[in-house]
Order: sequence, then structure tokens, then C-alpha cells
Amino acid sequence: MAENKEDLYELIYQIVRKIPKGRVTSYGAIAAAIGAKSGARVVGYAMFSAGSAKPKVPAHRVVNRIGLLTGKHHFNPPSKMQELLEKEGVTVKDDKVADFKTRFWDPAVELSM
DNA sequence: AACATGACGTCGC
DNA sequence: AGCGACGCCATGT
Repeated sequence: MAENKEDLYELIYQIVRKIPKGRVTSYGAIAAAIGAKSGARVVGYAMFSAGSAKPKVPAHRVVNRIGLLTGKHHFNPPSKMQELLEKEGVTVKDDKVADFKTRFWDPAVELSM
């Protein structure tokens, strides 16, 4: 776990890119996976910067802890996020992920952390 | 160089 | 049980 401040965002991007198709995760889970205990926020901030990240990060698979598509408005177009999720097999209802708890992908577990 | 902004989550009252 | 405030990092102007 040798992370420099600059690598912090990079770590987040890598984890997000590892999210399997048809699965979703939460900001808090990623924050915990990288050790950012104080900052689910930091993950959100990183996601904003993800727009400049290369390669592009599948941020549409990242939602808040309740499965709400908080960042959908940041997509292009915003509805693209829900379409992508539904296209991958994730049912989105009212900007929320159906069976979010069931489709939840825990990086701390899947990445054997 | 400093200020402002931006995709959350947890604790306390 | 509902609402408010606090904590954190990076980037752009």
C-alpha cells in the first residue's frame, strides 16, 4: 500500500476499472478499499477528475451507498449512465439501482484486500 | 500563490 | 427519526 497523494486518484481509477460488468459499487466501499477512511468524499472528488482520467473510467458503475445515480448528471448525456447500466444488465429504477445490495461489488473483497 | 468548487458518508443533536 | 455540520483531496482559474 505505498500510495502517494498523486496516486490516490489513480488507485481509485484502477479499482473502478476493475468493476465487473453488471456490478456496481459505492464510493464508501472504494474509500475503504484504498484506506481513505475519512473520505468517501475524496472518492467522489476523484470521480469528478475521472473525466480527465485515461483511459476513461466506467464511473457509471459507481453510485452512492444507497445505489442512487448521483453522478449521472455528470455524464454525456446524463441519461447515458442509466442506459449503460441497464445495457449491462443492471436494472435502474428512478435513478436508483434495483437490488443494489445484491449487485453490490465490494473491491475490498474482490481484490483480496 | 490563494480561493473556490466538486460524483459522499458518518456522527451528533 | 429527521436534519445539520464536519472531514478530505485534487484541479482549475
